[in-house]
Amino acid sequence: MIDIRKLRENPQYFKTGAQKKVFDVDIDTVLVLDSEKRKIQASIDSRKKELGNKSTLIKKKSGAEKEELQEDLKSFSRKIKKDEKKLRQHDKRLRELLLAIPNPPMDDVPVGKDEDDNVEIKRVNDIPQFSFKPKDHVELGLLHGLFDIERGVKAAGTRSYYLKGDGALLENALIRYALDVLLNRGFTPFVTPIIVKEECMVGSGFFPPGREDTYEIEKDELFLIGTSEVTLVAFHMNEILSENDLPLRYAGSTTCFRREAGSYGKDIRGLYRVHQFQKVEQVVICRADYDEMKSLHEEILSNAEYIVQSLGLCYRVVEVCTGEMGMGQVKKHDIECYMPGRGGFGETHSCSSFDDFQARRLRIRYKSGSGQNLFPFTLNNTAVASPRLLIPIIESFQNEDGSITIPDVLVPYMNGKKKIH
RNA sequence: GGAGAGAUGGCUGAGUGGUCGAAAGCGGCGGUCUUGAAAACCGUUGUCCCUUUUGGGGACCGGGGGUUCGAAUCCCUCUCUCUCCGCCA
Repeated sequence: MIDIRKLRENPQYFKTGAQKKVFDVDIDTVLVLDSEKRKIQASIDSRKKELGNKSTLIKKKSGAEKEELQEDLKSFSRKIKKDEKKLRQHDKRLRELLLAIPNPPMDDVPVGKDEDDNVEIKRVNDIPQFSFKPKDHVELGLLHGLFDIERGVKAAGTRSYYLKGDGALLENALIRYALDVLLNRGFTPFVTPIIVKEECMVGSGFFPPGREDTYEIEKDELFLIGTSEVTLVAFHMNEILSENDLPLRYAGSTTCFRREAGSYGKDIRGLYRVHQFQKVEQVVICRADYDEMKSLHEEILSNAEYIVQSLGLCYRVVEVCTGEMGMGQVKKHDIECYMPGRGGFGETHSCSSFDDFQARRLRIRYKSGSGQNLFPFTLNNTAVASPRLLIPIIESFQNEDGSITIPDVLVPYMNGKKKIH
């Protein structure tokens, strides 16, 4: 949620921000509703004071005088009640509109409309070269029985799969490895709910725009999370934290669900785009300070880079342009790993800063040194997402005989196994 | 799924129509004492909104609706939590 006071002061800033992010919102209507609301509020406030004062007088009066006053106050009170109802409706509508206004991106974010406008800022390790014709992960998976897509589709429909054998082990190895890396870097590990109330989805900024891409359990009015970012941020919903506890570094390990509603026919081959996957996510809650946010953004980005680098993968970091950012993000970098089967880079990690957008929606605050309650800033980044990260690993480390070399850092998590034959 | 109890400030918990934004205790913060700390004692301590801001006003006792001049307190309704029973990894 954006700060309505900032919107009043500088509506143009928010209009430009929405344009840059390619969001269609009616900010002028919000401004009109807001000023009307304050007018109604002021009028109610002063009348309530009057009503309160006169009401206490009644006790002291008696007889005809008392009855007359009561009669007067009756209609006076009715009118206030009526206006209060009006105010509530007004407020509800204002809030709905406000929830749909995107957080303007930071000034230095490249302006663009789609991923072609993202800016590559870094490339690490060479693109793997093969002296033979490399297979893609689907062929390799079939060869070694790492997963079964056909039967996944039989059981659960399109974009579904089973991992099995070394494939299932490899996913677990990756998860455990990522968790250990984050543990060493001061993160608290979490396994969170994956079924949540609407509040959490709205609060973390996925709703309203992401409704279509979310599985809903209609009977219970609950939703399946697409990332543990939702539950880790909502962990402190409606709380007032202590400044001394910040920054909070959380690592969530959960299954994630995405309907992929807007991507029919896109990335249909293999395990790149699936409805259900396993992810270790980093979430940070820090003081309301842009310098601190910036350095933590770099920190969680470098945590993810460390993981892909230590796996020996070729990757690049791109700065995501305004048109590709979500509603709440002010800054975003993606890590894309090279996937030989696609002959190109594919997104495996997404690192975002929100300033106070999520905290406002979730009413998370912290008591600052000066005794003021402030909205903290939030950030998040992937640590590993499987099976997507399995793709570059399987494809990059294949050998001519079809075997797959397991990255050194994962060997201990594979019970010492070094190669998949 | 069946039966019952409850929802009050950071926490525990009192409060059944006006003097209640709300007792008390705990916790937090400040101070006295101490080499330091603890204990003890003293003081202080909710959130949010509006505003012509050294100030003024209003809202909030789970949500919504109602009764009343006046509601934390009475009525209706919804949600949630707890206890017991049933089912169950």
